Amino acid sequence: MTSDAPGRARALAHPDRAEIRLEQVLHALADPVRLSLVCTLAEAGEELPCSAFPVPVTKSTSTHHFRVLREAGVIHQVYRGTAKLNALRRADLDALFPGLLDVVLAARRSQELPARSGA
Amino acid sequence: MTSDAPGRARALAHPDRAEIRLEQVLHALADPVRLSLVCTLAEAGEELPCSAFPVPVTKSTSTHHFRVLREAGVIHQVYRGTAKLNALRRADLDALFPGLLDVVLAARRSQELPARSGA
DNA sequence: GACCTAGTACGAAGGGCATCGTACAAGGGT
DNA sequence: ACCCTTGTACGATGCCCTTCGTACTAGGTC
Repeated sequence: MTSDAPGRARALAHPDRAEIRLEQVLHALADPVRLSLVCTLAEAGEELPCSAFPVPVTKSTSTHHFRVLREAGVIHQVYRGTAKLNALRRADLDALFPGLLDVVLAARRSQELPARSGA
Repeated sequence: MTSDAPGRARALAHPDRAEIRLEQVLHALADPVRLSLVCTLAEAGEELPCSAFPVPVTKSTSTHHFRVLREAGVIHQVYRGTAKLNALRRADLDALFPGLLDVVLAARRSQELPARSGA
């Protein structure tokens, strides 16, 4: 075994709530691929493995985007067997930036569908 | 005279409300300098010339940031004599992404001041 | 043990972005 | 007319970021 903590899965570094920076979060959400990941995660309402996300990029690029989201404090990742489960850090984000996540998700949804009202 | 529209000030290109893209707005707000500009503008509550903003960069860099904000649809700029007046596009942003601006401004204000509650 | 699935690490390529300095344009004041 | 203030344009520089391919690790299944 290579780990020094037997019985425990490999650990991943996450920023503490107090370390989450607004600009980093905005930057994380400003990329179309990452915004899509966050949106999928929010709609699922539960933890999802990386393989469950429909992304238009390769696996290594996907890994990169997940790491950006994690290091910005947007998502929480934990190993579970061969998979890695991803969860939104809703409690932390809502505590730090009340309404931000909901507003961004709603805004994105309204832009996804053209839905012009003047038919 | 070099302009073909005598009596009118030089015109600046602004995106129409329908052309404003969420990701572009998020990207515009994700830069510390630009976020500071938007914050100053929001707190002033009125149009401000570029020279009224306390920025830690040179004039040319400042011009660049104002342009990014304008092209993203975050601010409106108009020439007024030798100055250029900047205004937040509140109505457009609130219509497209309700709450986004307020949430971001509030979030930034809460991070500016450490203001830990456990004094 | 052999194999498969899920994800990582690393390096490279390509593009974009923030920043600066300098030279310039536009408008107003004296 | 002259100059000052305000902002622009352009080129250069250096960094960061997205993307990929390939080789690899970790954990589970047969």
